[in-house]
Amino acid sequence: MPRIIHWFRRDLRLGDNAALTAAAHASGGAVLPVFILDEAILFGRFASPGRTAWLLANLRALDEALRAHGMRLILRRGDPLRELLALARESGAAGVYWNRDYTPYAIRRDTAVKEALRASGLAAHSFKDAVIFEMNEVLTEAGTPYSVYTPYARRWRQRLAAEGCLTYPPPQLIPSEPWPAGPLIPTLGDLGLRYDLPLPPAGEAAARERLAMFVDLQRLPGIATYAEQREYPGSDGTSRLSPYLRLGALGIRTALRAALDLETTPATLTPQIRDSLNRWVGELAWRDFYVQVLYHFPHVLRGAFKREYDALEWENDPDLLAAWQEGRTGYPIVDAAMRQLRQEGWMHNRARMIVASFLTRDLLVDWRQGERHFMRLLLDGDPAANNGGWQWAAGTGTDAQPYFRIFNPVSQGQKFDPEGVYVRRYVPELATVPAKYLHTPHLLPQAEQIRAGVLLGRDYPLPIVDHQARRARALDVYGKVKGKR
DNA sequence: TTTTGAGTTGTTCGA
DNA sequence: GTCGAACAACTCAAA
Repeated sequence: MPRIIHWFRRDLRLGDNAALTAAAHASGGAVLPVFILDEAILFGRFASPGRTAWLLANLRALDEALRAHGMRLILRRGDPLRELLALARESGAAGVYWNRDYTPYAIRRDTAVKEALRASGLAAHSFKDAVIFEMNEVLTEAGTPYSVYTPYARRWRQRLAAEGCLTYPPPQLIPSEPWPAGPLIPTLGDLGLRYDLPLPPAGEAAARERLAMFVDLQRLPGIATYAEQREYPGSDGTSRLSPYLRLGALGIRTALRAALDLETTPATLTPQIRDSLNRWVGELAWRDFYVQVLYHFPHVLRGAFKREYDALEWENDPDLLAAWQEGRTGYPIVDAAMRQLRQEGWMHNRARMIVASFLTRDLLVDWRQGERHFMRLLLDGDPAANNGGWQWAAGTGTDAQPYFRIFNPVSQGQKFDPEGVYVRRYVPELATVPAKYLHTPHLLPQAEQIRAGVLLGRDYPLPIVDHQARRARALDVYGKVKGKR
């Protein structure tokens, strides 16, 4: 049987991989696994040294996993089309298989690749793998794409109930002769990049381990308490799977399957657990939702989903933006979150909402500045989800109720970090401040400042803006574009 | 075609 | 301290 090239992109795993499974079937296991380092991804608009480091770590893990099958990952650098054609010619492969990606850039690239391969007499097949349901699988009665989450999710669940969610068993791969070895996976330094922060354990095995830990009903916090604990940034109450899902070290079907399996073991199902499972599955639906929004409304990468909001009069004060980025706004929950992002390449979801509201409403900085900053630093940074989240927070997105959503950074802190666990962890200069003042350190009396060893304005900044005043200003600015079309 | 119900995650105010 | 209502109107999706 002829060899088939499997083109790895954001599906860096062997198990539950749609295109790889198909390639193994079509080739009798004689798959040539290839990854192509594309300059556009390394240095393009949303490039990120951290995410590149994370990519390289996961490529190394994938190469390790392939060695167990007597294979190696073939690594090429350059233009995907040229590299694939060259590799097919050198290897005598009959075709190329890959899993679909849905950003405008990826669609353009893949369409060109598919046409060129077929013009050269090669097979070219793409597969659904990165989402549960893709672009046109969840549509309204009228056949149009959804732009509101709740009805989308209802239909998504209907379809899931009807179709179920099957994972692919590990494919049978047979070691081909040691051809072609290709260059080793480069280090970050080889690419002229630098990233000094620790990364999570990379690879499919680590991803499955993290999933297993999360869905263990005995382990708390975990999926059993997800609905409640997910709200507290100081708690490890979320799955922390996003960096793995980003590169496909974990497959989305595998993740969903794990939750669905728990639903079908009723012996342990309490209302709390059922609620938590629903909630978490709902988050996976959100992920599909935003992929689908970006596919059908690609203009969101340039401007507001609701175009009238392109007229918002941002102030874009560079000093305020810098203070936000560096975590010195004088609002402890905001600063803790922004420092977590810088230190870990990850931020808790509740915190993402708080800092996004603060940037767009309190500071009146264009949400695209926040979007870019997040893409630069987040290991899980994904164009669709990140854009959707920012537009939601900025009130320019698919959600209908932007006016109700100016977060008060003090009450958010008091509500979701009451003891200050999160703030104390990431803003150590406030570690000794009593809980009562932790989210309002500027109200700390002089005597208590001395007792706590923190002088406000010196050791920790005073608030850079007055929330009440800025809230009023934001309502004003947003009011100007309201209803304009 | 028209009508109807609903819209992730909030805040503030006044009783 | 707690609770319900107002916030402003609009668009979406389905019946």
